[in-house]
Amino acid sequence: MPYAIIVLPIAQQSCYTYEVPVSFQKEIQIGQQVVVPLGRKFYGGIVLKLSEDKPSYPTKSIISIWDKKPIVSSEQIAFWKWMASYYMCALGEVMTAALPAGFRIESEHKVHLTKTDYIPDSETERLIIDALQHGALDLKTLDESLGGKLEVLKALLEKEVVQIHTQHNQRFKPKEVVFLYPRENITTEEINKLSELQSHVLLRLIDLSKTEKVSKSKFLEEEGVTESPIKTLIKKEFIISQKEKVYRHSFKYPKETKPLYELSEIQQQKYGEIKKQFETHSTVLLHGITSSGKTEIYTHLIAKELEKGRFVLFLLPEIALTTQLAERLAIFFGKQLLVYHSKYSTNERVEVWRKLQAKDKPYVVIGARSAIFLPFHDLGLIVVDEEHEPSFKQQDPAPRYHGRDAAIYLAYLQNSKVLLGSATPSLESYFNVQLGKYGLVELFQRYQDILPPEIILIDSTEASRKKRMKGLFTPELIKAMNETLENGEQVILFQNRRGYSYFVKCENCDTIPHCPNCDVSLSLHKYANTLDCHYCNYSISYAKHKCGECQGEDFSTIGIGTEQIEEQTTALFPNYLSDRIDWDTTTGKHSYEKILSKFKNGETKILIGTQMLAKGLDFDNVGLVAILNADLLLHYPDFRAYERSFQLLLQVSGRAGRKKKQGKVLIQTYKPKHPVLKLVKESAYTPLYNQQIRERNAFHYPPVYYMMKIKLKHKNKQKVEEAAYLLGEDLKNIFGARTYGAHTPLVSRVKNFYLQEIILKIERKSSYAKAKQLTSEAISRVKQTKGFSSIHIGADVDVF
DNA sequence: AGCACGCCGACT
DNA sequence: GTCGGCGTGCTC
Ligand SMILES: [Zn+2]
Ligand SMILES: [Zn+2]
Repeated sequence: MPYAIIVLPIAQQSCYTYEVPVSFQKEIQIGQQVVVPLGRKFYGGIVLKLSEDKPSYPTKSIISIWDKKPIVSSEQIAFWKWMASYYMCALGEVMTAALPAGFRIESEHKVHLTKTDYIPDSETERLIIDALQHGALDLKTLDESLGGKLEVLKALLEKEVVQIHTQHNQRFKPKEVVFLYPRENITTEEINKLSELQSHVLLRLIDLSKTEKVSKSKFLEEEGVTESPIKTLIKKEFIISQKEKVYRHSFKYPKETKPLYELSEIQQQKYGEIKKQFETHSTVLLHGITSSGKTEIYTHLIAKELEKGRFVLFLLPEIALTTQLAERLAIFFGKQLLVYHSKYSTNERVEVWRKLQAKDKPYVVIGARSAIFLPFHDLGLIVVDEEHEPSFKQQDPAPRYHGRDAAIYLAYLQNSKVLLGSATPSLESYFNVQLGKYGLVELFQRYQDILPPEIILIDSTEASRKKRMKGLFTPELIKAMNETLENGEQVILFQNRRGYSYFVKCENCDTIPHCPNCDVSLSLHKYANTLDCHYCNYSISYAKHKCGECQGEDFSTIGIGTEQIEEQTTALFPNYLSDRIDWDTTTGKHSYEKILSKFKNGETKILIGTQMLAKGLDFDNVGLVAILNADLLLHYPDFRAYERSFQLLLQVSGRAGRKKKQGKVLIQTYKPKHPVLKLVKESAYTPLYNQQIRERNAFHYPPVYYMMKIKLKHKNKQKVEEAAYLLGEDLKNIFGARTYGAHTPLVSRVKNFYLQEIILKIERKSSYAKAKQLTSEAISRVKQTKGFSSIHIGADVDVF
């Protein structure tokens, strides 16, 4: 076929058609990565379709086929297309999100000196030629050092004094390891003729080679020998040294695998129910309380699929959780288990991708949401654990997809089953159960006689009025903590706010320092002694800060974050070691694991943290979990605040479940009669669901209604407001009262961009796809309006 | 997304 | 008069 339609990794709605040179026509295939020119740049694009038809416009030619083997399958292309249309973004944006960065092709332009006898015309020419004497230079670097005087370079090009060579490179670099092999049929006589050291080294190598491939570097290190005897042995042809490409794996696999643990009677029964539900539903929700042993059930289901030769994908909401689970499952699945997420090195991600394409054996992949883009070809099961977690939804760069929902579509394409797991299901999933779309299996019995924690609500009002609070600690909490700690048990303190305080205030004039780039107050971080913006990376020294209004140097802190809780804890419990786990303490590569293992082995007695503590962590000596201020969650300005509070509080409480002894959960609040807190105390999911669904229905919120948000942003406040108004009116003409806004969001400016938003709430009985299409058309009308072309307009479908 | 082109204000 | 800002439009 002489023409190819190609998607490029750019945020552009349309794809491009290129001519396929005759020499490539035999080998070109859908899914291959090819190098193509666009404007004056080069990109690596994916072949979507081949065609006989000559387009009406002139075409450029494909420059090269990067890999003969396609890097994506036609099923993946179908998945990408669905995502672009469902989440209202460009196919190129999906491509960027889907492909590991290591596949990306980057072009560099090198300037070479071709004439050595040229006499420069000007000072600039002389400078360029001097610079090129020592070898070719990158065009960009040369351009930067010239300060935009490209004219001179162009003149030199025309005079053929210099030439530009364009080279395309891929970021992925295979890892190469030197392996040592003993030559075959070495006789004892030959060995006896060698020096003592050489014969020792050789015998050791022969021995080791019987069971494994021996890498040179590892051999040198483990045997404590130097290179010289090996060099001699290679020269004497006793050892063959060979460089080979290998897969990297930073994940430490266990030496041996074990058979699966047997399921308990109840687990066995639930396993059967899930299987049964799969006969009639492709998606099943497993509503199982904390410590009910959901993971064991997953493990058996995974093993079953692998036995059948089918692949399994296990999705988790947080990268930090993948390692924990992988360690647990690798005991059973060994090297059939792979880990994949965006914090993995680009090289390793490419290798996981290639391993799946090799199709040599079925794998179970544990990953965060980006793992849905892997080249699966025979997926049997997708497990989405902690399915209620909002972090499954991608936030900023498009595609703003929901990992769980995208996984369900992927399963549909692959003819696979999906198992959603949660102790506190999302209203979305439970709603789908009610509609009969998903199957439901309930597991309310605790595993191995673990007792459910006792949940106690504490009214902070009284202690506060009587001035008996010590910071955020009520006397009841302090008493309970003392008892627990004296018992040799551990304590978890939960406060969903990082930093030292919410903000600071000038003691003299009450002015609150704000971020110069965003419309938010700065948060105090006492440990780093800085005032930070949580929306951009603005950070200033707290010690040196003077009030912008009155130059005052003294500030008081307002609101209490995890850092201050840690300070108060140390003051109240000086004899017990405490630690903190939040966004600020987990930026390092293994910091998260380190903090957790210190707590697990009992080194730390008190662990303070944000919602990071809520997700799937198991501790066995936690006697007390305390939520310092539940009101902070309940008053969060979001329609999901009550649902989220319920989930978070129950998840955090779940950390207090232990064998034999009942754990305790204290919830401090100024509103002990709050209906949600009452339901948390009783762990009553269904009443919460019913009550919330009524509310969502009354106010036209998901899951009863579809909802999407159109976000507008621009550097100019007036401009973005005008555009948003125009779009709002346009949408009102189409959707009437289903349109809400345009309005200014709570945080009206981020990174110097002014923001506006419009919400659309659509009835489930109407076509969501049609609504999106009409919205897209309205957006393009606004973009075509004079003066508004530079306004960024993006859609967030199924907002979180 | 990048990149060039072109139109307007403000400085050597 | 030119430099550089940004708004606009185009890329197969
Ligand atoms: Zn002041
Ligand atoms: Zn900021």
